[in-house]
Amino acid sequence: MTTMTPGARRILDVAAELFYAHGIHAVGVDTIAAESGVTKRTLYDRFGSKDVLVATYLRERDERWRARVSAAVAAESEPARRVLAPFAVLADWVAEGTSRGCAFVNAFAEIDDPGHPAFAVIRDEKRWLRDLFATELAGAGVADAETPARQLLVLHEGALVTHAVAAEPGVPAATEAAARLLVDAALS
Amino acid sequence: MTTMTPGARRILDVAAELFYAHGIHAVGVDTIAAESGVTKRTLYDRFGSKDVLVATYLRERDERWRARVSAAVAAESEPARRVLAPFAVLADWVAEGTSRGCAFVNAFAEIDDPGHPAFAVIRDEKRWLRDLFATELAGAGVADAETPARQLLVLHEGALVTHAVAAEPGVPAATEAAARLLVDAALS
DNA sequence: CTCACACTACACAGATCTGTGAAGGCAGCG
DNA sequence: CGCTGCCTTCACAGATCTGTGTAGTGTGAG
Repeated sequence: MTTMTPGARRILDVAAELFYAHGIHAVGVDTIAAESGVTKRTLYDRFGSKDVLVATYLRERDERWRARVSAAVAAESEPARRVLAPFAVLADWVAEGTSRGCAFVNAFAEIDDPGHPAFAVIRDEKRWLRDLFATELAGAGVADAETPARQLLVLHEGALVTHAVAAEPGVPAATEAAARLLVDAALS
Repeated sequence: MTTMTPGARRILDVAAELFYAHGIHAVGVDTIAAESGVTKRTLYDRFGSKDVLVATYLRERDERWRARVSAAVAAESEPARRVLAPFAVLADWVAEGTSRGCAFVNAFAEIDDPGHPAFAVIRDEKRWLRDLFATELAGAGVADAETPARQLLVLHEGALVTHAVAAEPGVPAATEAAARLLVDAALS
């Protein structure tokens, strides 16, 4: 998947946009193919099935998100700021504009089969972030980082969902403040 | 909608279960009708369209949830415990078993049209909880309850999502602890 | 007895869904 | 030149989707 044919690249970009905007079941392969300027045959030659296309869409999104968060964490040196870096990324991201919530949560809502190729991708995305919180909390000197790491994950997921669903302004700011509070409490 | 024919009642019960378990788009009206022991004609005679059925499903779920939370709040007298009551309900609910996350968030993931009859139901469900937090915080003596109310809403939504998607144990407990912390901070 | 109502039976419309089969064009590369 | 890889065209299969039209059965209330 490192190299991708031009057609496959366009298909994946279009699929990513449509899946996120309208949901997975609501977008058919015919639409994706047409919008990509590609025949349906090409889509199936490249990806094999819609399920695989969905999984690939989520995997790529996951990779980009991890890269962005990792970079933000690495850019900070003070331990407490490193822990909170994902919340800064989140705030920047929702400020960029059209947020329809978390793509992984949304996909989870539409996938009931644990055997679906996207299922593990979704679960692992969350666990990665929880582990990142745990690592950074430990690095900041927190002895038992498990509970605070979970709390930060909960806060992070909640912020994305609430911002989108409740169309509530000020969620990112309130969330960052809450995260700071939880980190301070864990440090003392 | 207060009174409902026996057929309609069965249809709505079946639809609620299937929509929550498999997603809205994944469940067809034929399946719902068959599973309810009812013809498709009856379904359309009672509800008019699938969209209305979906909205009705969410509205009823909303009503039941509000009743349950309201009762839990009313059962507490100490202000701080009243604020935290929704988190106790949430913990009880996920302990009951099969949680596939928040039905409203899941529905939101599948509905892109703001004109959909279920759209307002979803948004209002979240705002109701935020307002409940704000009211109870004010009752506990918090001057500016807006930000802490948002924080508690974020925490609440995050707990539901994280428990289901990350299949993370201990989320309800960690969330309750976090909520207590945020309330204490708001009170001081 | 009559009328409204809940519901059944069943066919059908028209669209859309995922996925496949067969044949061929075209470019780059050995 | 011949091969491989990317892609097109087009037809088609078979299922499933939401929604409707028509006709008729059974029941309880006035």
